[in-house]
Amino acid sequence: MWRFTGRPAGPVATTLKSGPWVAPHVPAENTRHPLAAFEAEAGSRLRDALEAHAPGTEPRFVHGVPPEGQGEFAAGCFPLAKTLSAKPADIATTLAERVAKGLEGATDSWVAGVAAMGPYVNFRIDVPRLIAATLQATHTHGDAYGRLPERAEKVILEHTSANPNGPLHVGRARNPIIGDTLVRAYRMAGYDTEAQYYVDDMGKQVAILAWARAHLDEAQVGKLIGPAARDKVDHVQVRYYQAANRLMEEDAEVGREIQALIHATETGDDAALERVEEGYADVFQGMRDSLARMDVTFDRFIKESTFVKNGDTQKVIEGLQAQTEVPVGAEGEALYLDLALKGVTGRSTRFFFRRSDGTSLYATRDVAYHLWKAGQADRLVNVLGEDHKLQATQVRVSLEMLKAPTLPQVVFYSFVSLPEGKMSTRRGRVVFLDDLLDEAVERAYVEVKKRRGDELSESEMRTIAEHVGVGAVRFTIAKVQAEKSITFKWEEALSFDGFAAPFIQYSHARVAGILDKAKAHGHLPDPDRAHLLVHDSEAALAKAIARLPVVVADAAAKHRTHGIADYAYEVAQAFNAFYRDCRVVDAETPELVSARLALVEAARSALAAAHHLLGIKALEQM
RNA sequence: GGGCACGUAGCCUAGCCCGGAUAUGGCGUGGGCCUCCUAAGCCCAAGAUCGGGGGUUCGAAUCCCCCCGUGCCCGCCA
Repeated sequence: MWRFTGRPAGPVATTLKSGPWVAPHVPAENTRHPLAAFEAEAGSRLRDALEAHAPGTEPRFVHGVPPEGQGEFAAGCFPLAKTLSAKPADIATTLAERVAKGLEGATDSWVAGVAAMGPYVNFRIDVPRLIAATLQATHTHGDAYGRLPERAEKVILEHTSANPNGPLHVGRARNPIIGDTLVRAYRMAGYDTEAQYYVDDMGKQVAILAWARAHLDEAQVGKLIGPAARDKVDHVQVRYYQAANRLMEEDAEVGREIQALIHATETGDDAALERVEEGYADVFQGMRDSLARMDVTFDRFIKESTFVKNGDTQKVIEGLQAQTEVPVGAEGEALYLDLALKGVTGRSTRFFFRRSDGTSLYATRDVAYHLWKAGQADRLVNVLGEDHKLQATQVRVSLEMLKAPTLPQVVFYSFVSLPEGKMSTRRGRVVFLDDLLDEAVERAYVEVKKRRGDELSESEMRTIAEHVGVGAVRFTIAKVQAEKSITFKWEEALSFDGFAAPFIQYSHARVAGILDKAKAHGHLPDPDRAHLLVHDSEAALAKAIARLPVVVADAAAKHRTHGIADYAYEVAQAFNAFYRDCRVVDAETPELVSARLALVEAARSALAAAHHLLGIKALEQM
């Protein structure tokens, strides 16, 4: 099934990604961030040089990372060419000379060297100092390495919020994975973060399920729908929902009963809501079990009905009716906002927020939910499918009109489709998340058995396979930008090679293997011997480790998960190069052993943090 | 019809916000590496009109305009 030979070349012991290293909120003075300190100093020295050369000139440079071997921070002088009427290359030469002069005799500098290369001024970091600082930071903070200083800012991150009427399918699986990864990023970035799941306990979907569970038995459902695909409660009970959908079409009385239940829930009728909850509770538990298997959990489940029962929804209706920014239209007793003035276009620009029977609509209640959230958090983040874009606009505009103190920032993800087209439960064209996880775990089991079958026990292999399989699924989603549409293909989703979770986990297992062996030999890590680490692969690994805080800050600030996946790969790759080049436990001297052990320990910290951010299990062996 | 998003080697993908040094990785393909801390690894090679066309600029994958393709949306559904 898989082949593990003939792989293409990887890059040489890479060091740093292109682009600016330092996100604005990583405090440079924080000793946990040597790269930030270095960049800040380089920038400051460059500005001083410019000021000395041409006083009053606005210091505008293009920042980046130089090619391999030419330093760690680059400043392109193009933007200065016009104002100084000089060639960028000449400016670079002049500035580099001045910076070099300023560095003479400087103590306590992060900058080890500066050189002009064409139109660029390239700065080299003091590598021994970087390594030393990194080993100190990781040795001191251990598993907390990468955690940014706490900030007094509360974040509510809402994600998944799938209707509790059937098993999760992979079309929506991006939501919990992206959402949970962002929750982890926010927490590590120092925010007080609450993960919320908004439970749609009103309306058609859950009413149908509840009616079915109350009126149908297994025999009837089995006859109409057939046997369940698997013995898991959400898969078993979704058939009731499917059966009721069919019955509704044939039997008008069934439709009327369900309609009555829907109406009752939407008026906030307690008895009806209770019946509905009894109907979906088991299915919902099944869905949460699937999420928990991927290590996705929530701090709070907020029921949609809350905001009908407490009157908030009615207040929203009244508030929208009273606002004067856009025209309020009526069709009978039903009310809508014409959002043409707010940039909404298309066949209809109308946003209905009240039905003719006086009840609310989903979006209206969502406005109430968001007002409530805005009252208790400084920042709101939602992860939504791209099909919710219009609704999100309606909610945002409404919140603005109602003077909400905080507006949600929305991360939209595109759909996962199948090669044969859009996923459709109705047409039986779906891949369930449970099936994907099972298949991934099964394939992982085959692999681990093939490699370690005669060394590990059955239960050890099962455990490893579970973590490798589930991790692979999470990683596959997390590594791609949310906006990209995905066509689901089994071969790709289950690829364990290259830029994939097992590569990361394997590196961690190697690290663990070395630490185990060192322990057995009685070696201890010593970060104070950092000066003994002079190999390029050691420096490259330390640089990768040092970048973690930047990655954490960036992921939270930009709401992007793929940067974390890239980073995990980068550290794993750097570690593999180090592993290739440098022996640890049997290094030449005991001092070098302890120095390298400190580096391995540092790598473990960075890899463990990356695993944690991605929600994948850091394995001791595989 | 209108809006939003996406389009980078056979396939997947980074870079796009904030224009600059030979466009990032992976899969697959062709070679090579296990007396040595796990070869789920490492090394080398081939592979790119950055969807197309205009424009701005000293310089465009990146900014602007037009077009093409794909997805999503335009319900008193959620």
